[in-house]
Amino acid sequence: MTSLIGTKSYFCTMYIVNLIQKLVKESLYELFGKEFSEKDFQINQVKQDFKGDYSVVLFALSKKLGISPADLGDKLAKKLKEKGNNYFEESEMVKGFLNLTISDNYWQEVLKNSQKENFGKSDSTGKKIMVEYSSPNTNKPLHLGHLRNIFLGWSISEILKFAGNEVFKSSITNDRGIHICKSMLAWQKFSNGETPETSNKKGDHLVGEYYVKFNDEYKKEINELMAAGATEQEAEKNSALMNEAREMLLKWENNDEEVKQLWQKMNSWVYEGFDKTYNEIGVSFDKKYYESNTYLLGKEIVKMGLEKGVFYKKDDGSVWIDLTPDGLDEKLVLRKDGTAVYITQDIGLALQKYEEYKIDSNIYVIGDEQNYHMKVLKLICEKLGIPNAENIFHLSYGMVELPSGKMKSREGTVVDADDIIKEMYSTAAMHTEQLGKISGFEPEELKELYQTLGLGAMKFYLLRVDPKKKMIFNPEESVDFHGFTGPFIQYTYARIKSILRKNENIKNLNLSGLPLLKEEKEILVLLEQYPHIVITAGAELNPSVVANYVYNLAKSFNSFYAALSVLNAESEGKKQLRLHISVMTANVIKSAMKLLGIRVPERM
RNA sequence: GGUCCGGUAGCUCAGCUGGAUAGAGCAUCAGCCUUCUAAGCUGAGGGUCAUUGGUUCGAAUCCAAUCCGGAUCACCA
Repeated sequence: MTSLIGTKSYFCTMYIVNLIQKLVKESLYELFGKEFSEKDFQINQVKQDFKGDYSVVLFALSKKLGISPADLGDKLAKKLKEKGNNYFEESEMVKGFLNLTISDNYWQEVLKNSQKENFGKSDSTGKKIMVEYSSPNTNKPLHLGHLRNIFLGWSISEILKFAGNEVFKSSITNDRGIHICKSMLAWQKFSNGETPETSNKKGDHLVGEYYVKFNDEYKKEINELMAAGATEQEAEKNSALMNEAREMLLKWENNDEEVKQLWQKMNSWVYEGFDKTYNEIGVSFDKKYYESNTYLLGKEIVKMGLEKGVFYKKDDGSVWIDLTPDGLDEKLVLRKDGTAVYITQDIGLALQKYEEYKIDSNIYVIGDEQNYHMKVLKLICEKLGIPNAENIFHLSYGMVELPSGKMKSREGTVVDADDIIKEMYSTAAMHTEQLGKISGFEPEELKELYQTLGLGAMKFYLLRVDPKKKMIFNPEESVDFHGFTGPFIQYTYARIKSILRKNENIKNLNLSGLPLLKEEKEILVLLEQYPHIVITAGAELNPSVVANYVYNLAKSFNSFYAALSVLNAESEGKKQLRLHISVMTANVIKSAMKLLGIRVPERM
């Protein structure tokens, strides 16, 4: 598992599991005079149908101590009760499990202590972390795959912030290279000077069209050449179009004025388009890096690495690193003509990030097809002695596929980001209108609601799955607003707010001593886990931990809501208790959803 | 071929630092709106946790082998 600097400790104050661990260790020492660590025994949540909240699993301990589980459980239970500050109300041995019932008193204290703002936020770790995500090319618009990347990057940044770190969000834009020249060339040849203004098209889409156009024309030319008798290889080599693109790249590298101007113009269209999309989905960056600035970086470092003996030079002048002792291959870091390759600039940028921000940790949100590359990058940075290189982490995520298979631009099956966003909005509008809940909404409010719901549905859909797994994007399923979805959780929040609007005089909680009902306690148990959940999600670089958690919380609240009345509770004490549970649930839902980059509506 | 990742209900996914009877959602079926928003709740059916061995008091979880799917092993980025 990733152990991330600054979040390596799973210990939370006010977390009953930590408390149980501590008390069990102390008890064991007092009973048997032996030191144990929390790894020697497990604390589990008690399963449904059993009595109790958390259990101590005794098998391993009983073996080590040479005592029967029953005997051990008996002694431990007594000791825990004695030390437990009245937190342990009851305990029961079932097979090898010591099931502890935590007193209602504790759960009500949780409620009291968690009323403060920012419940779940960790104290500052003093660590600085950079998260790099969304690394688009400037030759086509963003698609569904980018969205998974962007949402993951945004969410993990927010999670790490909440876990007490200072976080810098960054992106690297691939704004140079042959693929960029392709769209430039096609525009030059076929556009008649079309611009986003004259065509009324979004800049990134316009440029993307010319990238496609290039490939179409290129294919046509290849086919013609082959029809005239050329082999495929010859055709590719002799393609006038491709040669022109290569020429353009050379001109670009030689700072040809005209090419640079065209490049700047078209890239600015693309950035305008990207910014619109970023803005729409509510993400931003603290720092944007551009490959046109970084692609020459790293050469100096290669020199240094040569002197240090980290790299070696082959006869032809190319520079390599031998990673076979680490189980990898030999890897080129500088071409024989002295130009940088992909990894050269990445090394350079890694150092630059450190120098600019003095980061303790450097996280890259990149698809899993680059697992090998990232492994190599980290190793090289470590060998070069770039500070904190051991804290380079790759948040690797699987590809987004469609039920019909992979998205292929050639077959036109790529799901465009802007399209899918729009579709989500109209789905949200459709559902809302069908349910007839729009009375009393101003048009502006409605628009905002549809955006909140549509984006909520999409973000949740993409974030609820473990990042490292590839995922299937099922268009039908993604517009479903029932069950394990963003809108389900948003709806739960809106329901709570509706109750709270009807009752604004919430009194200070009086620890009433009234016995907690099953539905009440279930929520409190979940709420108590929130700080720990955030830390776990951060340490594992996995926002789906938060998504699953907040879904379970919402589900529990809905059961509670159906079974018990808040405003017409059986007593004033119960009413106040439930109001407090409701407030806190709403707070945690809002907070957790924010960590996922999702807003919650007051009404829906 | 080497390395890495995945395979859990019809579908999409949790659970994987070993623990009790493997959980959700969707879909199917049966109930629940004169009481705080039914985008909700309650219940039913649905499983060879890819296969086979091993470790263990105990394996979906750890190990090994095999099968299936994917990624990667560029003087591309």
